[in-house]
Amino acid sequence: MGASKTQLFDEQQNELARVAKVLAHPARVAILQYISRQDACICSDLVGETGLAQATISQHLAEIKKVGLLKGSFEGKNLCYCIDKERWDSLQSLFNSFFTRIGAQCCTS
Amino acid sequence: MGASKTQLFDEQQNELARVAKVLAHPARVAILQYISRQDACICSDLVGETGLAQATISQHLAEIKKVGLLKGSFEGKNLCYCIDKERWDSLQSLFNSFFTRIGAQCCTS
DNA sequence: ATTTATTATCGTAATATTGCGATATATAAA
DNA sequence: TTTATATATCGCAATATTACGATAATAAAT
Repeated sequence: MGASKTQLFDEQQNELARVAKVLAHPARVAILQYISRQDACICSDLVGETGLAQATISQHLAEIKKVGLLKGSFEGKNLCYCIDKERWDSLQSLFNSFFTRIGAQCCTS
Repeated sequence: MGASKTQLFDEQQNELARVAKVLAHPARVAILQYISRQDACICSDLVGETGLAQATISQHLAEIKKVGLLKGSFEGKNLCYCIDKERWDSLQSLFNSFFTRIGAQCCTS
């Protein structure tokens, strides 16, 4: 075995897990923070910023893109990414209501 | 290679990633939801609930425990877990301020 | 002490992730 | 069109995760 049995769980559970997975690597957390500070990003900046190789950064960016969190466009020679604010906000809600719902029910002792 | 280079990132980034990793599997999301509904849980219930083997459930519980989200105690024959509310709330804040901070800065276009 | 019921750990196979060098692709400038 | 620069993809090795059967450990009841 070794593959997650996603079919055992409902779509909400899988969606939350899918997004959490993107945040489950410190490089991706750092990348998102950096992009938000710059309101755009250049991959080569991230190489200097993080100390990871260019290929690695590119892969992490692809993971973030997969869940719809990035919008990108070329500006001159550079690819400028920015965070998709609508998607970001909707994921914040998703996490927040997950946390809130469980927090409200769980034992107080 | 293959090991995450956690030393390149700060403690906040690593902590967020560590917690996100726990939420990054639908089984663990489902387990947390179930425990909160029951205000306690029995491992064998989770086997029926999820369709995963007992050993697998036990491993997932261990992952959740590792980040301090579970308090457990024996009640009669059964191990009753419940969610550590203090820890839960602090993680909710962690995620919420992460989302909020980035959301506030990121491009509005 | 033995039995019964429940959870934890061990060992292992399958799969996924991580990281990087090499290379391909794409854009702008010369 | 060639060159320079930036990003994406490929291929591979190392490591981590996932899942489960088998077995050990734990606790209550007999």
